[in-house]
Amino acid sequence: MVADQAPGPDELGLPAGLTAVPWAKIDYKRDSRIFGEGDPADYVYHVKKGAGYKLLNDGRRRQIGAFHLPGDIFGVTSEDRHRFAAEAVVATTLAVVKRRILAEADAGLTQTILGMTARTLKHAESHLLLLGRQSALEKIAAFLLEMDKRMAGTGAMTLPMTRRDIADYLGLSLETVSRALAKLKRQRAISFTGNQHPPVPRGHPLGG
Amino acid sequence: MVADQAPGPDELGLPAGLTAVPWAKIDYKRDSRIFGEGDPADYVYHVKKGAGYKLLNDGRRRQIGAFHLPGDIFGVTSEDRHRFAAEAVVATTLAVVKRRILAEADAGLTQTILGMTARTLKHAESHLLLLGRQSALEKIAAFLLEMDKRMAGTGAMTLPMTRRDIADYLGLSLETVSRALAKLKRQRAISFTGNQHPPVPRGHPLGG
DNA sequence: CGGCCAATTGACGGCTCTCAACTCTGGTGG
DNA sequence: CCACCAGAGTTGAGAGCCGTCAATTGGCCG
Repeated sequence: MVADQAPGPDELGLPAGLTAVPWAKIDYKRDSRIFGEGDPADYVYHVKKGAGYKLLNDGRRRQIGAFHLPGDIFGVTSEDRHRFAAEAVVATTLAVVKRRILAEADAGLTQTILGMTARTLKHAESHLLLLGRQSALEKIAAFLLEMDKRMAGTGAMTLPMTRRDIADYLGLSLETVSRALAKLKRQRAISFTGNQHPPVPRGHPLGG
Repeated sequence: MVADQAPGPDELGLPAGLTAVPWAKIDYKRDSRIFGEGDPADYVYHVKKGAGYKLLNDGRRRQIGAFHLPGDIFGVTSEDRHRFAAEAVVATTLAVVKRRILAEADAGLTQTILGMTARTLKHAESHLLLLGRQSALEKIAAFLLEMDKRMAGTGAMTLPMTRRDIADYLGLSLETVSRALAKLKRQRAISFTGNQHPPVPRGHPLGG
């Protein structure tokens, strides 16, 4: 990984108190580990480019808890070690800062952490609903809508993650993900463009 | 519901700062609502007897996010309204206090709220893993172990909730819950006693 | 070109849901 | 007191969704 001093992230709505500190830019290759389960939670991360995911691990099966997209902050916790691992979905650039530095710069850090934890909890709770009570097709549809909303909201987007990642996020097999996407495509709810490797869903997912 | 001044809950590990305030005891009948989705989050609740659950609702299907057992505190949020409803599983006694009173008594309230939110998040994340990647039998086994651990840890317990509640917590149908329990019983991993209405699993669930 | 990986697609089986019948307990009212 | 009903639970039959196994395609890279 390539470290590099930078003035700090500019745009992308950082909470107050997080903008006044010097962030370092770090590049991660696809599939590389950002931090592991049990690692000291000394840093806070801000996605500038690419995407990462949070891996809930029970040792046997992969379960992705969340995707981190450009603009997202992750790695924030009230404990001193990470409970879960984070990895880069694709080549990713993160802005990184020491948590201790933040603590010095942000008098209301506890408040800031609480806000982020609450937001994470909110996402986890809506994901519970998805995992527990939705069919494969509904999961895929909800996933596309979530990504569309978070990435641009324009109705066209490039999904950085593989089918396997999507499957592990939604609690499905990768084949089922593929079939569900094919079905939506047949129904003209979505369409793909491009001959790149990770196919690119485009058009308004589900017409809504 | 019957309200009644009380000196405040004693035992059951309340976080510091929550013990010095006057709690009111309130009784709830089975199936009654404690608070609804969107209600002002003016109170914090502490389970003294009985059990409640948190209902994640997408309008179509029931998904229970958590069970609140004696000793648990719930209703804590960093927002000003509840995102989800809470109901009484059985006849339940709660200790209740105004959040505003707490704020006056607990200088480090934000820290306290953060701790509880973090704990809730932890539970939600492990539940994600359960919902996404486990078979019906594994879900039931995990559920019994969780309840055993939280209720007494003695290997014998009385489950206050119905099969339907368990099903809605685990993302299963109530018939599947019933069948999975029957299977564990046949395998002598658990046994039932009692002729009460809600049958009572007893013995070490899954042998450990 | 050949190997590799992501993705797609088909075949098949099984787990779980749905529908349904039945039991048991408790409560209510004649 | 007992008949009746309602609700919780159990169990069976059948269907369907989804997971697993497998073969194939296509792009990328050494």
